[in-house]
Amino acid sequence: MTTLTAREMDVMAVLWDLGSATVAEVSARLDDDLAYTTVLTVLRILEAKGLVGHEREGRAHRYHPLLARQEAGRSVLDRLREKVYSGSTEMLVANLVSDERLSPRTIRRLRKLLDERLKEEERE
Amino acid sequence: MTTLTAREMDVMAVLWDLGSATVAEVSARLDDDLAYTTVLTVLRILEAKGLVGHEREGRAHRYHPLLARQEAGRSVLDRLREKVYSGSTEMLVANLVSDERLSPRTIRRLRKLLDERLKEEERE
DNA sequence: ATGATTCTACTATATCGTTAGTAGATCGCG
DNA sequence: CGCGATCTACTAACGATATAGTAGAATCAT
Repeated sequence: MTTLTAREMDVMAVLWDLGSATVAEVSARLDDDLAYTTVLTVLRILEAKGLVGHEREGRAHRYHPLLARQEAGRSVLDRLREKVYSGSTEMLVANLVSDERLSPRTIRRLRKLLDERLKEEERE
Repeated sequence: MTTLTAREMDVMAVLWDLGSATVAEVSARLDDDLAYTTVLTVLRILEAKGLVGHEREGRAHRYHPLLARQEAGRSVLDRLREKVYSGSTEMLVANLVSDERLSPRTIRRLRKLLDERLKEEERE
């Protein structure tokens, strides 16, 4: 299982957004102001877990994600559905869309997403 | 913030499903076979965090959730959207419905959910 | 070339999470 | 009543997480 800790997820988020990044770049993007070496340590832990890789870039290392957003998200969603929503995707989505901040436009787009998924289903 | 650890979530899941439970009842429902005292400890930690309460029931304590499913779920979803899906609800839902296991029936129900949400929106 | 800077590697440490044992209270039953 | 079972309270301890310091290599700038 791929379980990211809070801080690991912060760091992965930067790598996902940038595609790849050096320690300094990750550091600059993080909300919290951590010591340079702290960020480095987190990256090395992620590497030990096989979730990021790196290649040399001049004096520094450039890290890149080996774990995709989708995989990480899926594992959190699976667990969330199972434990928090008793296995019900509907309950999960209901909770998600009950968010007042969702604009009608977003809701319409989500609906379209489902429509497309249904069409795919029929085609098979 | 309400961040549940993995084990805390397991225990909360039981309380949410049963409404309330004693240590023995939680213990019996957990997937892993933990020592009685281990379960008790987790419940006491949850209580210290204000996430469960308890009342005396004979010799034992009956625990009940003070944190609702929805709140717990929301905080995980918020973080997930933010960190893993760059703030995009659409990307999150797309990933969720790309799950092959979703039946057309479920997808239709999800769509209905969104429709209802849209109607509500218009009524205001 | 040499001093300042930047970077990795290694080490350190406090706190948290996870698991469980022991002591002692309480209760039910014969 | 007294024994065994059950339960809570307290304590323990290990591993993981989170944070960061120090040493030393590499590099840049003058």
